[in-house]
Amino acid sequence: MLEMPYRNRQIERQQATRTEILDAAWTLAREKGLADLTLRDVATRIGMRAPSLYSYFPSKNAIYDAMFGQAWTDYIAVIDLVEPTLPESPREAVKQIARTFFDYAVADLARHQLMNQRTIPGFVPSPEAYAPAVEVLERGRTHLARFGVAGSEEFDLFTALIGGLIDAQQANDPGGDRWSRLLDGAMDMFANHVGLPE
Amino acid sequence: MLEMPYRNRQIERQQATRTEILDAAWTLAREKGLADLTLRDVATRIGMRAPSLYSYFPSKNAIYDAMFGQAWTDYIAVIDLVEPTLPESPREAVKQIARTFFDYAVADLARHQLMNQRTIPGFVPSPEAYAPAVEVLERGRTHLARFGVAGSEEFDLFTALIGGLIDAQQANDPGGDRWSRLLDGAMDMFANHVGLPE
DNA sequence: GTCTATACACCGATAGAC
DNA sequence: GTCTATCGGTGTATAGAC
Repeated sequence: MLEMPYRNRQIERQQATRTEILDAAWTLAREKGLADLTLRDVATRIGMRAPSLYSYFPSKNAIYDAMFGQAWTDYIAVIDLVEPTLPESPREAVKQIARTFFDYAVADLARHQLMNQRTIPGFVPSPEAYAPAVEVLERGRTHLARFGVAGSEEFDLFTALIGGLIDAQQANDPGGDRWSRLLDGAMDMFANHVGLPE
Repeated sequence: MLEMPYRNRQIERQQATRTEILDAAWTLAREKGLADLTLRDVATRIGMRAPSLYSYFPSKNAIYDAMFGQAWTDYIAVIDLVEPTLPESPREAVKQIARTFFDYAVADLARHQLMNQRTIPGFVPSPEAYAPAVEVLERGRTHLARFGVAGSEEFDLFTALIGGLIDAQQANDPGGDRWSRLLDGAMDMFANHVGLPE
């Protein structure tokens, strides 16, 4: 039986290049728009030709897929930071959960489009890339259940409400705060609706 | 001075062909997806070659633009039908306004993407095509003001709430009713929030 | 194993003949 | 007004150089 080396430099190198590709893709997506990303641009930025990318990703959509997973995984890291600081008041905690997600979405248009919209024709996230998104949802659902918001319908309304405010903000007042200012009031409305204490 | 003819058969023919092109575009958009529309397909469907379309529309986005205007103009016709039947109760009227828009959006995915989402990279509706969309908004704003919901913030929340439910329905349960079932309850929540009578 | 050159099929758009 | 031909662009497949 072959002895396994403690490190596999081959795989490490491969992973490093994958990361380099994704970093270049994020930069270009923010510069020129998510949909205007081209493999030739990504490759040129890291000193390669377009076909070389196929040694690291099987398709352009696979790059989008990895970026999708990255974005949601990064958000889990944000949650991990925020969760210990959640207020004890259910109502205030709900506001902070909503605010955290809202701000993360609004802070990066390209990332928001990839995470929450279907702006790339034909792109459908793979189950693996979607897993962290599911975890985010589940953790939100658990928090609300802890506050007594146990119904799945209430949680569906919660997500739709936040998503609607985010989309309106990004579409109609990008960079502004016309809908951002409404978030806390909307959460109070929701809290009253589901009977959270004042 | 030249005498104007009562009819201009040239322009009438041109208009008829434009309509033919748009009809073919709608059919193909519903069949193969809005973003997967190609000029070659549209042209073939009406017995033309792709470059001939440029005699009627200056670009592919101009076709999307005309479709955008059509969709919103058609919705105005829907409003005109519904408005005389609005309940006297403000709360019930708000529900019906929301339900009408929700159902119109959910009934046709391609149309909804064009009207309410930015799913076509680089497409921005022209002011002329956007005009009927503005009229729809203004008429909604007028209705709500008539019910005592005069604040622009309240109306912004109203639109974001409906839009959020529509997007959630289309994205996560297309063809189903998981979020559609929540619409009336959401409107009661909103009505309580803005103080509409029971 | 990595990367490249080449090529293919398709796209929106343009030029010019008829 | 409609065509053919073509341009520059895209994502992607493949063969082969190193």
